[in-house]
Amino acid sequence: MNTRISWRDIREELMRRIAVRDWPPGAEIPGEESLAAEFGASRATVNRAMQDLAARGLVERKRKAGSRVASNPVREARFVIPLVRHEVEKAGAEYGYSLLSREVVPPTGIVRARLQTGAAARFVHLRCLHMADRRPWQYEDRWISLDAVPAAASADFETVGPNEWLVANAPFSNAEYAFFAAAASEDEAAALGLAVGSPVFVGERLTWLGETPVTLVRMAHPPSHRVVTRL
Amino acid sequence: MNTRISWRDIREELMRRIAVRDWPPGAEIPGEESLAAEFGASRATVNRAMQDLAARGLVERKRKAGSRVASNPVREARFVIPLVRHEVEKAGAEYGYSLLSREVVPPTGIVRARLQTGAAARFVHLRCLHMADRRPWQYEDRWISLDAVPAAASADFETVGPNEWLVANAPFSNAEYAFFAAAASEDEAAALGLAVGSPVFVGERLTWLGETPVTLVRMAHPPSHRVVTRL
DNA sequence: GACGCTATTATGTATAGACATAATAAGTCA
DNA sequence: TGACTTATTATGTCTATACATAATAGCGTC
Repeated sequence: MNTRISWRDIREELMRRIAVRDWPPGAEIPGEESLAAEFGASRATVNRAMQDLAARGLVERKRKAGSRVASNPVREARFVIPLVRHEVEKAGAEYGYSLLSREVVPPTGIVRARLQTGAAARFVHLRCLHMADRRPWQYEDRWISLDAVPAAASADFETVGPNEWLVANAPFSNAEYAFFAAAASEDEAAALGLAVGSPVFVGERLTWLGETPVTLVRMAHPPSHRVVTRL
Repeated sequence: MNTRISWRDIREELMRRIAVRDWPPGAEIPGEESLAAEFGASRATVNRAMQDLAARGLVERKRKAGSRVASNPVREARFVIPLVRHEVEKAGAEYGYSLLSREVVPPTGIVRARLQTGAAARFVHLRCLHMADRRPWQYEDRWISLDAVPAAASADFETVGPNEWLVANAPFSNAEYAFFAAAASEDEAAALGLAVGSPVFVGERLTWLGETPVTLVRMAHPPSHRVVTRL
């Protein structure tokens, strides 16, 4: 009823002022106390809004010194990294999956280097193709450590992709994600129906459980693929 | 002194339990009240931690129903989008900048389509090269609307890149950022010292002030460029 | 059993008060 | 002057309380 002002409302208003340069980059922002008075809210509420802005990198806060608009505002973008299947379905297409190969082997030199592991480790190496409306969407080249995920030895990955299988079966504590452009390798080109050397968009993900490497995956998309976000 | 438990501590512990599958995907998480009792904190503190996890997409919360670990960890990654100059300097290289061309023209068809603007509008069209240790780092193709940013007509962009100039001079209210791979155009190939058609990593950014388009930029990097984040 | 109302419950959020902490300013002494 | 100490101040954070809201469960009626 007497709908009190929410910290989200305050955040929106503060963001607006920053966006339209009421408070230009580097400018000092009034203290929480005075903002609280202005908005008719408590300091805690203003604080919640300011913390959110700080987390987004829009403002910089220092005790005693006060808050100011980040000199280089919006330096953080957030991208969602969905499961391939969801991504395809969200695009309104029919999802298709097929396993191209599966073998248990020691890691190659590149894999050892990326995951900081020895040659003695054993990995499941998978090559898969994800499709949208029967057209190639993503070529997945994945390595799963049997030390970290013994159950992967008995999974066949014929119907469920390694991504989804791992989500449900393999814990991890930290991960690294990278995007880059590359020239399609022979495998990638063949799977995606492109010419060798043509541009592909690659997402590479590494995960660990503590110090133990869990999985390394290289996901190649045809160049039409875009990763988009709104700020 | 009597250092009380912080919501960040609680968040870390909850994240750990999720990561190691104490609470596997889809599992129900104890209510705030009981977590508060377990951690010896107030419900507000637990709530702050849970809200953070929800914002990260790690847990799903519903009133009455309670909280559960997200079944599809739609983990969102946060990437920093720094100024080119800072990016280069952070890589330990010497930053270099040069303006390749500058002209005031009506927008091309592609620009009009992307920015939803008419052919009558006037834009500053800039082509720039950013270098790291004298080697090409990024080729920037930028359009700035003179309707939104009249001051751009009198800026020469000879010494300061449009990116930095705009940050200090042009307000905007919303923006769209996209990453994708593309084949190098003739201009891009020439500027970056690559063969035409070789893969480039492209960042495209569009910004508006309200409904008014402000700027459109296409930033092409050589394929060695990686955008990395840790989750 | 189908429907609709009500009670219950977990989360969502605001508030006031308290104390902690970091950074700065002001003051003090050699 | 320079080094040290103290006061001040803005943010950081927790607590306890209150009420709002959404979703569910349970109940009663026909």
